[in-house]
Amino acid sequence: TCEYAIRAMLFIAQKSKDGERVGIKEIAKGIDSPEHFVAKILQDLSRKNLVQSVKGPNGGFYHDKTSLKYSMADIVKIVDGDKIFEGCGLGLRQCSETHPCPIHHEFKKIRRDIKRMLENAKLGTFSEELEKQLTFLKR
Amino acid sequence: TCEYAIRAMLFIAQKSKDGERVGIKEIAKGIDSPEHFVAKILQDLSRKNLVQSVKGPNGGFYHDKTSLKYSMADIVKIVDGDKIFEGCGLGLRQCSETHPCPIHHEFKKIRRDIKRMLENAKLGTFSEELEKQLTFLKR
DNA sequence: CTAAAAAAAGATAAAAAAGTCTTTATATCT
DNA sequence: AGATATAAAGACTTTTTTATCTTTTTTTAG
Repeated sequence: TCEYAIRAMLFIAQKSKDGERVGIKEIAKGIDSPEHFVAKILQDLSRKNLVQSVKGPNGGFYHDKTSLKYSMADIVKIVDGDKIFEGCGLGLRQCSETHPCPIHHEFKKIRRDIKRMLENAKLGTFSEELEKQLTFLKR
Repeated sequence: TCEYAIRAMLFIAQKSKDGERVGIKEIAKGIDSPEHFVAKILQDLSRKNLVQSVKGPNGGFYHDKTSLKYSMADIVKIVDGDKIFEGCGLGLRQCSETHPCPIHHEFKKIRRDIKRMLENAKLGTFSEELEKQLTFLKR
């Protein structure tokens, strides 16, 4: 789900230069994923204002300048919550600094790196390489 | 599932010093997890020789010296396959060095770190701190 | 040799996640 | 104002994952 979310958002970011709107069908095709399912995910993100949407003819999804500054971390948080950023590597609820699981300290570093990576991955910065087909979004 | 697997294996490693056997009930209690479910996971690992088992009275699970050298990475591979070590960050099948997804290169580093971490986490090295209650396995 | 203890295996059930279909609300254009 | 295009919402279905229950097989102890 989260992967769909990120891919859809990147697709919108790329296609909705200068306020243009992208329909859900185009998005679904563009990232080769189930239309209604992706629609739901985007509705979620739209409620939380990570993406904008307009109904009716010529409607669709787009990013305003603010939402282009959102990162993959923001998307992940909304879709999956922050268990990835917070949770214990062995799934233990009581795991903490003072009451750690065996891999607590090692896992902490990895979580931190993942977090950093996703926080630095702003939506706005991927359009160019997608445009030039240096990267892609279809499965 | 994978978390149960690792926790069960750590528990066995700790309890089965000098060839002693640990029953599935004790394991399930020890890691506070569903007995039959954990049993199945261990049967899997047992078939692949990551843990030893003996049926009948006084039977149970234990680790021989070889299996204490296995790492969490080995467990993960058997339980979840190697998608974690190989898979694309956005779930794209066609993603590769030459045909990368937008986060391919960043994600590669993280995957490598996770792999290293899990490979270095040998089952045999956690017993002492568990014994001293410096770390724990219950949820 | 028998009884009991334990893992192994198989069948079933419950819960969660993923996906689809249908209807509704809203905006746009003529 | 009416028709149409589109996202939004809700109901439903399917698949996958997780968990439980039952039966079987193996081993040991007496």
